[in-house]
Order: sequence, then C-alpha cells, then structure tokens
Amino acid sequence: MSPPQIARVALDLPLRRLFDYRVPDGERLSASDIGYRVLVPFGRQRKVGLLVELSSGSDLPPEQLKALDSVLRELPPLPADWFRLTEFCADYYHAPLGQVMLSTLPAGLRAVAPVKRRPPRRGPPAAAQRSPELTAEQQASLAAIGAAGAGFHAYLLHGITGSGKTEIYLRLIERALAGGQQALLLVPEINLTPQLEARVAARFPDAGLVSLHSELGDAARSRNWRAALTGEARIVLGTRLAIFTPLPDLGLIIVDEEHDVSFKQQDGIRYSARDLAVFRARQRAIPIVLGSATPSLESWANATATAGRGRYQLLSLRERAVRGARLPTVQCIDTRLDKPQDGLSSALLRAIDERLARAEQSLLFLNRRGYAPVLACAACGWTSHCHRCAANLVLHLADRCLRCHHCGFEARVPRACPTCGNQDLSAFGRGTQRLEAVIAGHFPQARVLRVDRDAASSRKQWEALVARIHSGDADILVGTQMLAKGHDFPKLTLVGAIAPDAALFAADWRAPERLFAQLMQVAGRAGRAERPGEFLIQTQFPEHPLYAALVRHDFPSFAATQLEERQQAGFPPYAHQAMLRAEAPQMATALGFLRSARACASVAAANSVVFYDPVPMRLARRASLERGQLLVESPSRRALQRFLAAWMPELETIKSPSRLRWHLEVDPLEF
DNA sequence: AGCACGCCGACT
DNA sequence: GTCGGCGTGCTC
Repeated sequence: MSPPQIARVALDLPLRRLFDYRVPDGERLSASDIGYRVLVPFGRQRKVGLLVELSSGSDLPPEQLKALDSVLRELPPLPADWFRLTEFCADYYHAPLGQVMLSTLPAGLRAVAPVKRRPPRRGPPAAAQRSPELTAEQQASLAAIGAAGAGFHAYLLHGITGSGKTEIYLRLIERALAGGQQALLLVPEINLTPQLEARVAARFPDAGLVSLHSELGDAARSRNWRAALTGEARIVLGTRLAIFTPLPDLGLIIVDEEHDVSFKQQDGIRYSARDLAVFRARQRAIPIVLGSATPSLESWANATATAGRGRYQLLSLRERAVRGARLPTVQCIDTRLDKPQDGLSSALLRAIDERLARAEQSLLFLNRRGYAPVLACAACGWTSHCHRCAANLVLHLADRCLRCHHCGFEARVPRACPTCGNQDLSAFGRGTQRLEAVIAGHFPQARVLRVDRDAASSRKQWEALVARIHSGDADILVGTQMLAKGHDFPKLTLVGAIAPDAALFAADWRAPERLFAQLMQVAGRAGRAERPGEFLIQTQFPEHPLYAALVRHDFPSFAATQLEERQQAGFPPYAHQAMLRAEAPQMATALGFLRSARACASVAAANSVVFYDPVPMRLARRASLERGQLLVESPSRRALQRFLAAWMPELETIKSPSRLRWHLEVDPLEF
C-alpha cells in the first residue's frame, strides 16, 4: 500500500495559503503533473485551481481532506518559470498566490464549465516585408546588445521620437526567432497595438504572432494565450497583462514606452508589468530591452553610472531615422506678454494660420476633456460638484450634461442655479470642447476635429478618427493625450500646448516627470516626415528649467536635475515606498483603520522603516466612499519588503466594519 | 471572495 | 407570525 498522495492546489481566493486535496484512489500523480489545472470541490462549490505541489502528507487530518475531482490535461502544464514569476509577484506585491496565478489566466481557462474552442483564425498570409537599412546609431545599439552574448542583460534604449526604436525591436525579435526562441513585446495601451501588430506581422508572417490585451474577447484571449503556451506563437505582443503569458521558449523581452504609467495595474493586484518583466528576464537569463524617448527616472537612474551602478546598459538614439527629418523646433510663448484670448495667444493663432495657408495640419494639446471643468453661479457662489465625490462635475456641452469624471455620475445642465435661481450660470476654465468651439470661431473655413475619450470612446471611433486625420480630412486637431502617442500624421507640422503650467507646481512630485514625457511625446507628432515641425508652448514661466530642457530636446539634463532633487528630498528611486489605502463610508472609519495599522506595525517595524501620518487621499471621496492613505518608506527595498511581509498578516487581524476595504500598493506612482 | 448560519426589525 | 438586513466564520 503506497502512502497517500496529497495535491497542494492554488485557488482564486484572497487567502494566503494553498489547499490540500487527496489524489483519488487508483490515481497516481507525478512531478510532471505540476502546473496542470485541476477541478476541485470547495465548500459546496467546485473550482478550478492549479496544481502547485505534490506531498505525502498534510497539516490537516486525513478525514478533513476532500479528493480532487480531476486533473485537466487538455492544456500543457504551466512551466516552472511561470511559477517563479507568479510567486515573485505574489511575494513582492504581497498578494495571495492563488489569486495571482488564477487571475492571470484567461477567464475561459479558470471557469468550471469548459468553454468551447474554435480553431485559431489565420489572417491572410502577409507578404514578408524587407527590413529597411539601419542608421549607424541603430547598428551600434544592435551590436552592443549582440556583443553581450547570452544571459540576463537589461538595456535602456533611449531614443527620440522617430529614431527607429521599433526597427531595433524587430531586428532583435528576428535574432530571437532565428535562435528558436519566443519573443515578448509589451506596449502601454491597446490604441497603438493594431499598427504595431500589423508591422510585426508583416515582418514575421510565419511567426504565429498573437496579441493579448484586455479589449480582446475571452475566446480570442484564451486562444492566443494557448498558442503562446504550446509554442505555436513565437511572438506575443500585448499590454501589461501579457507579462504573465506562459512562454516555454522565451528568449527576449521588450518593453516599449517603458515609462508609461499604464504598465502599472491600478486595481486588483497592483503590479508593475515593467518591473516584473525585468525580474522575468533575470530569472530566465535572457536579455530585456526597455525603450523610451523619456525613460522613467527609476530606469534612468538604473542606467546612468552614478546612481545605478550600471544595472542597465544605456543605449542612445539621438537622430531621426528618416533621412533629412529634423526634430521639431520648440519655443515658449510667454503668455504674460502675449496674453491669450479664449486660451489662444496671438503667436499660436498666427502659426495655425500659416499651416492653413500651406494646407498643413495643426494640433492643439489640452489635457482636459469636456467643455469646462466647472459650472458656477456668480450670484450665490454655487458650483457644480459631485455628490458622491470630492470633485467638480465637468460641463459637457456636446451632450448638454454635467458629468463626474471619477464616478460617472451624470445630470442635465440646469437652466438656472439650483440654489438661487439665477439664470446666468458661467462655465469656468477650458476643456477640449470649448477649445474646439473657440478654434472653429477663429477659423471658420477650417475643418476642426476633436480627439478625446468622449469623441473616441470605442476602438472603432478611434480608428475612424485616425483614418480621417490621415486622409487629410482635418486641418486643426484639438485633443488630449490620446493624440500624443505613436501616430505619424505626415501633414502635421504644428503642435501647440495650451495650458501645461499647472503640472509644474502640482503637489504630486512626479508631475514634472510626467509633463516632460507628455510634452516630448506630443511634440514628436510634429514634422515626422520630411517637413520640419514646430512645437509652441503657451506658458507664464518660459524660463522654467523643464521648458528650457524641452527646448534643447535635452532629456538627460532634465533627468539629472530631477534625480538630484529626488535625492535631496529622499524620494524614489532613492527611497522605496508602499502605500496602505483604506476606504469606507466615513473618513473617520478609514483613518481609524490606518491608525490601527500603524499601531500594530510599530512592534514589527524595523528601525529602517518610516511611517507617515494617515491622511485623506487627494481625491478624498469617490463614489460615496471616503478614502485615506498611509505611506511607509525605507531607504532599503529589502527592509521594506521584510517589514511588509510581517505587517500583512497583522493587518488581516484588525477588526473593522465590513464596509471598510483596504489594499496595499507597493511602489505607488500616485498619491 | 462566496456561501452558510444566526439573530433582530417592518411587512405580505 | 415570517422575509431579510448584514455581522461572523469557514472553506482543503
């Protein structure tokens, strides 16, 4: 009689443990079964779990163990390095392992009822595209990456817009494929994936390229994920969630636009796909390339000798790859001298006029949608604010409503002031809709197109707008950061930043970093083809160092200044942080929890961890929940991690009303 | 997280 | 008299 066999199973539960099951009589599992999905009874439900370990015993008495129902073998088992990735993610972000493992599977593969499968849809075979010639800089970067040989190497590819980073990615993918390996290419948002996908597919028609992002339907997502796991797909292109794709032959990871905050998951398990990508590359001993025109300061510090001790190798592309193409000239318009009318300075109006005369396109960048950020009554002081959030309702004249951008609340625009009856309500401030109207008034002959999340809420609408811009069916574009990324509009030669100053003095100390990246990116839309571009910034602070660096296209000096400030202030990357957040119907409840959390920490806290005071979040109420936060910080990542690991179980024992919810975020980006 | 059990308020 | 609120406790 052989000893009983115990299967240790990860389940999608907010519990920090595995569950033990008996292997049914007459069945015998082996180490090669680890990584299969299993069907198990759980309470009076059945669940899909993941077989993580086999053991000959359990901490529980045998009579308390149930037998697992079945081992699901229609998929290959998840590979060992995928386990190490998910385990690291669970450890580092202090999330339950089962939740990490199961929630990263496509929904169809963690459902109890198996979903029906359709054979993969194959697009028409694309004609393989020839590779363009490389610039000297591109060649040098590729040579540097090649010279390092096999093993883990992290590269920060700093390349200005249009310098041909994508071509480098493609050459690296080519190498990986030739070596029989799979490649993983991560991109920030789905908006850009279709074009990149088309380009990669055209270059590698036989690589079974699949994409993985949240807009994909469940069936397609399962299909693509499966193709990655079986090795049928040699290239995976996806957003942050794609970092968890099992890839048995993974030989290369590329993170494009690595500074983009959308690599950080903002709910559920709050991981950074970029940071996990670096971990994954290290433990698989493969190269990783992080690419950006404006790298995150964390990555920049890792790649520059002083701070990073050369953790990453810095590769720079300083020239545009299209021959003759130049960087846009960047100029500040001093709005103290050239006073804007309705938000537009005369210099900017003149510049737009010139483009109209030459049948070129202009783009006005204003990162605020709606008509005006608030509606107010001058007679009694009433303002349009959201009853559920600590925020204003934004006036949307296009559909005659007031809308909360935080909770989605909507109301009709009142005809008169709700408190005093005054019929003369005024719209304060400026959003894209208002700018669009002002522009249309100034240039009645021009075709004005607004591009923001309201105008392009679906993928289809977005693609239609892009097509319109491409066809030249628009003269002036008014848009938010939606327009900032990755699109080449050959006729676009002027970009104007309408009101970027607010971010210079924002309370969020990461605001300048984001502003610089955003302006650099939007500037890159101007003059990509052979026509020179011009970028005009309307500002009251033309001498501000951020703009001065932008005028010189000088990211390195901007980054150096910022890093110096951060070092002085003891901010990341010179400190490591974690944020505990709590929300409840009453702020007192949320802050009370955070105070208890801090109290129970004082015992476990290593002397190297600093606690701040529990405070309301910047948006103190959202969707009728009041929110507080408690920041903990340490100069040592290891010390912080050790502390968090001890703290988490303590937090779970704090008694609190059921209406209170809390979560921990490691390496928070927003405050 | 689900899903049970369990003990107090306004309704067919 | 019961339907149902959510507090508490458990799931291998």
